[in-house]
Amino acid sequence: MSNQETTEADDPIAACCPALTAPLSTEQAAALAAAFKALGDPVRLRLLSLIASQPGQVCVCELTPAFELSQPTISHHLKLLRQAGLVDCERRGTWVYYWIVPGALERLAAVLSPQTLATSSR
Amino acid sequence: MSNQETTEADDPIAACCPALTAPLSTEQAAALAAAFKALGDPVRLRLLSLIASQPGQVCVCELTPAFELSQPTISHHLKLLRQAGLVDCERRGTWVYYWIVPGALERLAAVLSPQTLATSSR
DNA sequence: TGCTTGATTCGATAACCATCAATACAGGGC
DNA sequence: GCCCTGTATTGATGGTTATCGAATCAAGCA
Repeated sequence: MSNQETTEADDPIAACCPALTAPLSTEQAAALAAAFKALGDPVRLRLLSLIASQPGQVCVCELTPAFELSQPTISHHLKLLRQAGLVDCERRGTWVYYWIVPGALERLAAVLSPQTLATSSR
Repeated sequence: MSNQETTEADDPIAACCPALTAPLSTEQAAALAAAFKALGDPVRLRLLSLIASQPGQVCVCELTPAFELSQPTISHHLKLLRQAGLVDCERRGTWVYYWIVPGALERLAAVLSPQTLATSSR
């Protein structure tokens, strides 16, 4: 659980960045589906939103009280977001800080709407 | 099952288009999560990809043979994509044609990466 | 009207998953 | 070393979902 632990081999998105307008292979579809599935839960979306709306990093101790769920549940959801390559975290003493993996959301967005990304890169 | 049946009241995305960088309400998160959950299955992603990669509309009879799944399973997945507001369909005689709902994927992409959309609109 | 083809829906089933309490792990202070 | 706080993991549980075969619906044709 450090900055080095999320490598491209672990990031299911960075390994491939196809567009939906090109036919997906079974492997590409599985990798992308895993990322979207991570977003397919309201709690995880709200966690992601809370993390994304703060500049820099957010401590778990700030995230957990925002939900009427148990601490293990929040931890479990954060783990799924990590495994999906959308967030990363670092422990500093007792506290654990989370942040959005740079470019992860943009890459997913580009899959859904490749023309939009192509336009912005000009 | 016609062009008129997918209205904004039925489309879970069009009703709201927040950005992840703004804190999501419980309702917004539920609506968005439903759309992402529809994408969170490899079969549905590949179906969406096949539909998106064809200009115009695609007949179910072309989609089903591309998978090693039963026809009811493909039909079930297409229904989930319809309910998520990502595709729509129309029956013409025996055949049923599907297409991507215009703007649906772009709106989802904008949730993930609002700066990208803002740039392309300039 | 009866039969055929294509597509959707239904119901059962096994696999998957969100949630919790309990437990384990990580770190800090005395 | 002991105790405390914070966080992650474990295992059980009830709810959800992908898949299939059967049934139903929709349309076309003789």
